Amino acid sequence: MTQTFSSQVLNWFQQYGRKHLPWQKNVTPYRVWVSEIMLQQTQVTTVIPYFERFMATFPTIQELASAPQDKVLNLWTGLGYYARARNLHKTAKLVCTQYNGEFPKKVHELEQLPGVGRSTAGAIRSLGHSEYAPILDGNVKRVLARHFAVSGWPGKADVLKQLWQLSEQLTPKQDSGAYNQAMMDIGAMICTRSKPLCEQCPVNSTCTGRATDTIAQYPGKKPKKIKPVKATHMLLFRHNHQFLLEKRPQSGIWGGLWCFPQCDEETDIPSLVQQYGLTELARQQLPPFRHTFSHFHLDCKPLLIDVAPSETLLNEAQHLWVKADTNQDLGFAAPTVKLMGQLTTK
DNA sequence: AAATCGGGGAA
DNA sequence: TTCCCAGATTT
Repeated sequence: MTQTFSSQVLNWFQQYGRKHLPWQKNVTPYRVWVSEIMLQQTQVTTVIPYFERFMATFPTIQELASAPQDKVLNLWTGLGYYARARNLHKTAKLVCTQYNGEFPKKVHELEQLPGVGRSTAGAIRSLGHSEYAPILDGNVKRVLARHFAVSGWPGKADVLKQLWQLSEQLTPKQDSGAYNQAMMDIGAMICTRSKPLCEQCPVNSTCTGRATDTIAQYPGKKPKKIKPVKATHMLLFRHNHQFLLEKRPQSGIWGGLWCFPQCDEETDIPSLVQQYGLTELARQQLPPFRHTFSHFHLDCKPLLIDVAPSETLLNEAQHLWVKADTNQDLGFAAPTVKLMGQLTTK
């Protein structure tokens, strides 16, 4: 008699699954939630040090909720997708004020929290509360699409619906947390994007993709489009070994992070210098580089400009003079960190 | 150079 | 409902 899909998966997990990840110790909905948000965008090995630092700084959701946003973004620096850090902070405050610091158990309530969709809600419920809930993260999507030969890109509503349906019907009512963890492990360790290790897969005997040798077709790929190229000048205003940073607006690229002032055209610089109440003394070009986002390339041309500041100061809430090796509780984008690194070694 | 990841928000 | 947006890493 052959076993069910879920029992094969659960048996495999007992032997081979990952059980010692940092968020699998002292399991709480709070720790599961933070790890899930980080794991939405980044692989396990990268997340681990970020998670450890985050938990050391904010052991409880109350401490996260009462922290300044700059400090939260600082701990997120380098992870990318900073809207997730901002949503994380919002949700922490909301859970403290609306739910007395305890995550709700119902999926539909969890889904109302900023940054929490159906899959993350399912993960918090099943892993954090040990209650039944299916999930559908990128790993589970890949395993299911291959196993059941679900064609089409999962970004399409109908494809996503089929995958959710499969996840719902396969997830066992008992031990759904262990099952979900196992499916993510299988996706990450065996049913990998390229070169999957099918011989080691606990459900290889029923896998349609494998039987028809079509695994590479699943899941369907996102239709690709050409990325436009944008250009910007990054202005590194220097005075007394300090540099001028400004805080970006909350929405859009690098929202809430501290960056060097930017402008499109080099000819814009004199008026900017004036706006900031500065006097330009000398100018030097630094090596240009390309930073790529999901939907465009940004060609960055850094200029190191020595200046003398005047008495009239800038908007204090949005501007700051810092040393390049500053370690304040502020969030920076990757190119800012990169440039500041160059400045300290000069 | 290309693929990737879950969710928010605009269209 | 359907697109478009957001970043850094891995392949």
